[in-house]
Amino acid sequence: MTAAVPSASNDKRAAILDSALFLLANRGFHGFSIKRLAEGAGVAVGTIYLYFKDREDVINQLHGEIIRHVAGKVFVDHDTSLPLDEQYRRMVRNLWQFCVDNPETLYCKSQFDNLPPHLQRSQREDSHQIFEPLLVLYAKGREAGIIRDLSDDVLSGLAIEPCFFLVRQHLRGFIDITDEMRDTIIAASWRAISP
Amino acid sequence: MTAAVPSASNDKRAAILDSALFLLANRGFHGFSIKRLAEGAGVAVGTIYLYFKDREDVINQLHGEIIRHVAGKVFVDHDTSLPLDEQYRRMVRNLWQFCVDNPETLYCKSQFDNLPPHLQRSQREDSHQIFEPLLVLYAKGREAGIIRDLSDDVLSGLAIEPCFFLVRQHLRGFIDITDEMRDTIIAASWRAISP
Amino acid sequence: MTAAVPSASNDKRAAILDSALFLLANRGFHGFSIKRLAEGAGVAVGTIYLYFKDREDVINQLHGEIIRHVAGKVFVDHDTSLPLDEQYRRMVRNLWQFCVDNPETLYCKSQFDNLPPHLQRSQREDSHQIFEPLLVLYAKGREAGIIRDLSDDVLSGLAIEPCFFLVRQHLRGFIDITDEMRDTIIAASWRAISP
Amino acid sequence: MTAAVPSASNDKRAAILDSALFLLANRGFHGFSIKRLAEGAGVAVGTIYLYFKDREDVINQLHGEIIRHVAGKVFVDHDTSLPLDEQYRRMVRNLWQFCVDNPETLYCKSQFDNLPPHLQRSQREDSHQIFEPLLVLYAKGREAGIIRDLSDDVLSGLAIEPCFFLVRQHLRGFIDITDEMRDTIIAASWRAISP
DNA sequence: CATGAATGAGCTTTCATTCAT
DNA sequence: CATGAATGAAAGCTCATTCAT
Repeated sequence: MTAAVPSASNDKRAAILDSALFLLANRGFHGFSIKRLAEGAGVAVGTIYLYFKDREDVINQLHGEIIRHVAGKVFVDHDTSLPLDEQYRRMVRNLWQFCVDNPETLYCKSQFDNLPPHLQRSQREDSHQIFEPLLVLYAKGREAGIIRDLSDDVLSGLAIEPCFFLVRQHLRGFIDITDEMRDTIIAASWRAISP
Repeated sequence: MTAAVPSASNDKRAAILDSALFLLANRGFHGFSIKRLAEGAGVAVGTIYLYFKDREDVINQLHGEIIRHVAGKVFVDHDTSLPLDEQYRRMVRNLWQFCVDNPETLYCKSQFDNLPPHLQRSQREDSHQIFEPLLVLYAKGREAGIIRDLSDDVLSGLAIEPCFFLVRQHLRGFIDITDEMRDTIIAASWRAISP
Repeated sequence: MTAAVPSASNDKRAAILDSALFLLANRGFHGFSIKRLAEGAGVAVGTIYLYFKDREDVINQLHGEIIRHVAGKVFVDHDTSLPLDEQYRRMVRNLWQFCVDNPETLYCKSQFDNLPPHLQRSQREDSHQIFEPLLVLYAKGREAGIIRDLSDDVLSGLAIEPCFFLVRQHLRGFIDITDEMRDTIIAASWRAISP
Repeated sequence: MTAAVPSASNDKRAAILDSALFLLANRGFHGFSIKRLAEGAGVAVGTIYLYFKDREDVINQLHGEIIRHVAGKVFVDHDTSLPLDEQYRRMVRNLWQFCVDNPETLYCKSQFDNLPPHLQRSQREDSHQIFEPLLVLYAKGREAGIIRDLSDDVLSGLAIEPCFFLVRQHLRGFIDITDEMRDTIIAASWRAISP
């Protein structure tokens, strides 16, 4: 996987972003302090500022990494020759698995998505580019009449968001979801956008 | 002391909670400072501590108020003699309308729901009690075979959460939802939990 | 002298400005830290920010106080009915005495006056207003032909600045100036601007 | 090691001192950071510490260079066979010209001269040695009765300092001084120390 | 010699909480 | 009950200095 040379530089930067992921997931924006960030990364406070402009920059770059990371996993076995519902099933199962494997990333994402309007980041464009295959799927589905004629955002709200929500509840231990239930849920989410 | 009359005391307490709602919705937990809270409520800083133990307590009590407020509106025209799908449609439309009428309450709720695990409040029990009519509906639906055999939480995740999510996106101006689309969405959310 | 009620508020503010004067005079801008400022004033760090917007504001207000303080002393026995050279002698002797009595104020002033161009404050206008009687004296002297026909600034540079410089050297212990020498110096400074 | 040849070593040292001059003149002690110093000199941060013990040492050595530089220019056409007032006129005109040609050096000097007592450098001895011809002139003048019987320091304070001050004001754009005015000012400064 | 990544003490500023009035 | 001046811990960030390369 990690093909590039893991230079010392990248090690520190990566350690800081790892620490940031952990911190944001577990303590939220409020608990995300530079001191804790440095401790978690095993570096001095000043070192943070060699790799990032300021606190804001750490958070922004973390957001970018998260988006790239998740997209890389979700479309790993994407195959446009399959039936649309099967494509959808694969994507969401990958997404689900990714969340289970990387709960901290999931928690971070929901922190970003629920920032108050004031602080909202310009994340939507990034997400759109990254999740393009899903948008293509929506378009084809609408054309073929097997997906309801609703906008991309509404479709995602009906289909993908419930999955995000339920994994989160699952990972938090609020509800228990077996593999079988997971498939039922994914099927249900597909049904929500079927005509 | 006197139970019935809304005393001056209660006025101050209510003013503080109102200010808290506004602040949390618009500035997030980060911008939620006692000084701003006092300013918004038109009281002195010290006064906050006469009605609440500390910052945390204000937030916790705000959460309770929100839950009670929303429940009061959602079940206002609840009628168990109607068909289940019609009962569901009424509830969700009320919920939708409530969110549109009280966007700040909605923003606050999503702030609470997405707190990192560390800070998570014991909100789930409250919610359960408050939304009891919805749970009853689920139970009847499962029994009658017109709602999938999934746990209450999963059903809510598939049906209610998408609605919350989409109103939020709508109110934030990310997507535009007409009244007609709203009904389509509510119908779709029902379909997601239909067998 | 101090007619106004010395309210508690003013006490703190005055204590902070006193501490600022001492600090700036003895440690310079570099040694002027908020922590030391608070220590010197006998207040907590946060208290500074109740009376001043920020570090910059403390320094600006200190500058204003200094200007007002010195002007108040220099023209205390100003009498336009006296001959110009006697008026001049009085002013400069008062100025000299003021510097001897308030060495820290003098040190501060020279810190302000020698800031690098980048940070220069808009102090010249203030000074002009405050030292108006001196400017009037210059004007009359030029008209009467007993002061050289040079601009106000040049006259001050030739006459007043040497006095400032020499008191400073004196107070620093670099040179020793007796009262008699002082009068000789003042006379010499008048001669520098005589035709 | 090798004394005569201006080795590469000396180049670096000179570059650092040049950068220091620029920095101190334009940003003051506050803006004088090692990082900026290195950038300006085109060397790495660590290199500074090969040529200087620490920040303080750079500043001290800069001070020495400045004194030497100015002295070298002031006495370039010094001629003890000329009348004393002509000797004086030459020196001060050279000094004036030097300041006009090297405003940054002038700004630096005034920074040094107005340091708070705490940080004062042992500069006075240096100055004395360097400006020896001026001191000789004072001595001869006092003996001949054409310069007032005041100490060297006082004479400099009355005669030289006003010139420094006025060039500084001129270079800062606060006042405009023509060549003719300059000569008038120099004449006035001589008159201040004439009996 | 020369580098610049790494350090951590120290800076300015904010803010939850207290308490004398 | 109500106030708001006062506090000091903790935040984000800078920078002189060191040292492995």
